[in-house]
Amino acid sequence: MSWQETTAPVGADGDEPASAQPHADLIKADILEVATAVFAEKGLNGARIDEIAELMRTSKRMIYYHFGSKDGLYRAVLAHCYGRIRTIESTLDLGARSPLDALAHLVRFTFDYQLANADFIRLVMVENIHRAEHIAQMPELHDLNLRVIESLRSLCARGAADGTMRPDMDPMDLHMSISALCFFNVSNQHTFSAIFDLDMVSAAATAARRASITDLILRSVQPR
Amino acid sequence: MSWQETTAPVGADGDEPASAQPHADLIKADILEVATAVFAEKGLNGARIDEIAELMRTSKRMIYYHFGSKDGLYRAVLAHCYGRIRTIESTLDLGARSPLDALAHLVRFTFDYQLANADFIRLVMVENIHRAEHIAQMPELHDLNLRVIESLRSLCARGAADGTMRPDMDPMDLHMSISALCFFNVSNQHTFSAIFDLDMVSAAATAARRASITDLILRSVQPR
Amino acid sequence: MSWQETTAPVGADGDEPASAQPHADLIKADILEVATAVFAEKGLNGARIDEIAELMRTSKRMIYYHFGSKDGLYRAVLAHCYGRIRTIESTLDLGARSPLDALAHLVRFTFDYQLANADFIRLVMVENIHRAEHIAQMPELHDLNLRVIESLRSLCARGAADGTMRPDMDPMDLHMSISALCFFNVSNQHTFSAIFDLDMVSAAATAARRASITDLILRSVQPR
Amino acid sequence: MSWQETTAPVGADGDEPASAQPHADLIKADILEVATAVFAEKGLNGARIDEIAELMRTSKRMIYYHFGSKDGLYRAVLAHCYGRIRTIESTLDLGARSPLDALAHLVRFTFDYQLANADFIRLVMVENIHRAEHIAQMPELHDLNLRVIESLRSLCARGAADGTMRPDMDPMDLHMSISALCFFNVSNQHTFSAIFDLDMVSAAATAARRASITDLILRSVQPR
DNA sequence: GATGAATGAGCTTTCATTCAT
DNA sequence: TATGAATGAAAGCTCATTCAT
Repeated sequence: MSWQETTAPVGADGDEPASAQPHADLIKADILEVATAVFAEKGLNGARIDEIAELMRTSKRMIYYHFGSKDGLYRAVLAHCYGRIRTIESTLDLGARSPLDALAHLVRFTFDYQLANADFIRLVMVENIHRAEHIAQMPELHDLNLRVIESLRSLCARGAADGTMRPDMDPMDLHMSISALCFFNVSNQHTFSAIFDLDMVSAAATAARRASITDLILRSVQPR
Repeated sequence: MSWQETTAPVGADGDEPASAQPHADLIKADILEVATAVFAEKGLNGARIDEIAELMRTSKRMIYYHFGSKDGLYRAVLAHCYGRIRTIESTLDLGARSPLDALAHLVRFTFDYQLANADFIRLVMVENIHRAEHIAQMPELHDLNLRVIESLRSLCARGAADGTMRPDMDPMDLHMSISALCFFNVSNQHTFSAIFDLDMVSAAATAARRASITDLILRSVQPR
Repeated sequence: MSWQETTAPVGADGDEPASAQPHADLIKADILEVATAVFAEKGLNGARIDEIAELMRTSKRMIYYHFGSKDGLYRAVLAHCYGRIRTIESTLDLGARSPLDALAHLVRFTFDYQLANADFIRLVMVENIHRAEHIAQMPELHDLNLRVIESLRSLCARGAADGTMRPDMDPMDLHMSISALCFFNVSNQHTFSAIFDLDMVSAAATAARRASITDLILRSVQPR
Repeated sequence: MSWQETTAPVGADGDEPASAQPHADLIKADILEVATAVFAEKGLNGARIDEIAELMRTSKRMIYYHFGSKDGLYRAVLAHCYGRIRTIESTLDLGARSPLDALAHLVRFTFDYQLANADFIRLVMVENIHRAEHIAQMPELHDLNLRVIESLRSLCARGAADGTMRPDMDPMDLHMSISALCFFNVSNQHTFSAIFDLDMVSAAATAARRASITDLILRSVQPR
């Protein structure tokens, strides 16, 4: 934990002010990209620092110079991925649509984003296998994810106000349902496909499931 | 794959006829129990053969004698866990209840079972990280899981017939929704708890989520 | 500190009952012997596990199997060396001689033993550079070294009683003086030789110094 | 030995004429001060160039610029420390006192100086672990330390002449005894304290030991 | 002079697996 | 059957040193 006895920077844990060394930042970004793929593919234990280094121009030593340890690199990868989804999520302008429309939009966006970013999904799975012990030490992620809850809260309020939604919706519960349905579609596709001899990733299957989930969520929020 | 250079049994891939050595079977069962816990706790790469051996009276040599390799042991663990859920699931007598009642019963059972068997959930996560490459080589699991689909199909048919359910339900899609909602509750509890500073395992939270999921599913199958 | 997650024995920290595996004990003894020489020669940081392994038939891996870590091996070496001097020291029968005679005998023995066991002296130097942090965790050494103090105490009492020694001698202080004079002769021979262009290890120089130290100590305990 | 591939000074091996760059000298002095502490604390192998650089404003590059290598820095540290004790020792005006008084004064000074300069003592220990191979290559230290022998020789001569000291004293032998007793008090305090559960550095213990050593030496030089 | 980035060689340690008894 | 001992390959990590600016 206290390996910071070297001269090295080993930052990248939080948001640093725009660094003065653009080259180093590029290399760090490259390492992060490759590491994301490898950690997502093999997990934390299965990933090899050697493999990550071999996949780029940088030597293994540089990974330790910039990230301090395998765990440090893994944490940086987590922070980067969580940060990216936040940035993108904030571009959704849910307030501009009617409550039900906005909700459908959010569900479809979540579905599409998670399907397109299987690496992120897999990293979250890996982190759950490790009982979230790394994320628990990254407090910068806390408020980051409260934003979506706030969005849902105001959405529910608007829906309750105009009568298009039930008045007793719990935004966190709703978020959980959306997340569960979209997440599972990616996270468990391999065992599902293997056991049911099914193709969950075909365009047709994907479109059908997307519609089904959207319908499921919309039904759940509407008054009877 | 051709590690069978020992003189020993190394079966356990399928269902052998009741072994003539009850002692050996007990040992295998013990190993399996411990290995399940360790693989679920640490994943395939994180699990250590040494640790598994240490947690029992049996030596490491016995693991190799009975299961051939770490992967062989892991496959046996998977087979054992999937087999157990099949056995239990078949005790549900869904046909004795009205369609909606049966469905609610199935959802609650699934929720409770997965919550109570986090080890199994974690193993499925681990297997998905490994892209289900081990399960894909275990054909005995194929038909095993088709049973629940058949149950759902007849349940949907009964519901459609008596008008309590929409006539266009896809049993596989329904199964996916139920699984997703119940699975996620266990699989992602650590990241969710860490990020939202939330207690997902308290009795209150669990009961609420259980009711919410049941309601969600029931609404989704009923005609408007 | 808690690396004991392997199957391995990793004992040798204390006095185990005579082990049932004579072969393994022989190998451990061999490792200990080689490691003693290397740690004494290069210090804890300068010693290389690779070098120790190469100096014998055993592989590097076996060192970890038997001793757990580099530090564990180092501690075992310390315990072994301290244990050996105890065993030998206890063979001195100081009670059978007159006080002054016994004291001279003890001084000459200490001088000879330390000169003949430069490895031990160097290990003590190494341990002092490390501020005795390893020895501090080896409580079994405590009472072990109190024996020589007890010997000196009774010797001083006898000498005070028969008038051959001053009545105000402090055994611990006396032990310190003897140790200092004998230890320094080995510990600092290299810098002394280099700076004064002197040969401290020739038979003549050694004999003279031995006599000088003995005289110094005897003078210090006698009444004026 | 032939690392002088830089374009830089890399002197510091001897006494250079007063440098024209006072700033550079200050930096060198700073480096030396920090390096002394680190080498004394961790030994040659345990010391890290990174750590030394971190403890100052100066970067690692400066260490190599001024001292060429880790070994070069270590040699400079040794030279600096030995040089300092020479300077101070020469301020003792032993000739102004009676022989026994002067000797007592020298003993007490040596005891106090070594106690107050544990860093120096530790460096000498480190150098002895390395068999004085670095000091052996620093000829400037040779005559430096002959001075104290000369002082002792004339002191002994004076004592022999006025009958207060034995006529057969060997100054080198006497120096060795004084050094041994004072050095050991610092060098072995950690193992001694650990093994005998003793506090060797308390003011009381220190004062007692100081008196005891002085008495020991004075007794040894006086005629019976 | 001064600094951050880079590096290669080598270090300690780990782990699935097999052997001897 | 059962166990302690053994192993090779490879993993994570470190460190003195140098380069580019």
